Amino acid sequence: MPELIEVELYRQALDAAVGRRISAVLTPDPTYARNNLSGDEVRAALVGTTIESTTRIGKLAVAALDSGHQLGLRFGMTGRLVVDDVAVIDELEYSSGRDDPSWDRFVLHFADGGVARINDPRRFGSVELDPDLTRLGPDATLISALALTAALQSDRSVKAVLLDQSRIAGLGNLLVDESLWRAGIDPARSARSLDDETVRHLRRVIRRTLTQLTRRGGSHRGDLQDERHQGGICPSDGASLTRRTVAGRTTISCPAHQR
DNA sequence: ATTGTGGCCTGCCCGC
DNA sequence: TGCGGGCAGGCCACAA
Repeated sequence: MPELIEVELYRQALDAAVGRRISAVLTPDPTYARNNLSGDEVRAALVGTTIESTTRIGKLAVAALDSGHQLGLRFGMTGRLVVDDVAVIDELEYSSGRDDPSWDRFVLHFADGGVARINDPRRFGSVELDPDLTRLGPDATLISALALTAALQSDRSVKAVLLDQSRIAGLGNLLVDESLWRAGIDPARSARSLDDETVRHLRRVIRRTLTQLTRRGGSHRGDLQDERHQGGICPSDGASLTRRTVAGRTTISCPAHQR
């Protein structure tokens, strides 16, 4: 997916749908709705309602409907949101730049003739009615030092904790690797072992990284990105980067300056 | 309870 | 040029 940065762009795109009435819902992929909701049930809940506002928590985009219900949108690893045929993001890393209609998994038609759709080749995204927001930790853009310290009280690796959406919402594999690389922290290090000063530093780095990569245009625009391959070199000190699996994910880090 | 692992899906890229 | 293997920005169910 899209990580927090891309989902925020999707949310902004969805803002174009605010005030517009949903006239039809297409669910070409019957498994795309969570909780075993059928296409008929999704349609019944959405058709005739109007989107009143949008929010985002972590990687979840939420549309509030005038019915009082909420529609949650998740984009998995390859999902894109296209509103009125405007794709805010043309290409996702590790996904195709194509916009094949057969990859449309969920389509909202508006009474004014516009369309909002999720195009997702790999089908890891989903839509959900009234998602349980309490299962998400604080959004990474807003997290306080206190909350980050609390989140890191774990014997797991710092990377596993940062990826855990119930502790901190919004960071994915690329953003976590980039942030830990910038902060000089070994991803495999125990989360609990970070002292207060390191946690404060990490928080600043995460927020700065999010701001900066947003300006650059996406989670894949990190300084580490071009070296995420076999034989990659640390852009900071020239050391050979380490490639391994941490927290079940491919992890790139610098053995020289990440401790 | 907490934590790690496998699996879900499909497209793309690299090397033979 | 064609083909197969490996890989992928996420998240859930499941087992220990």
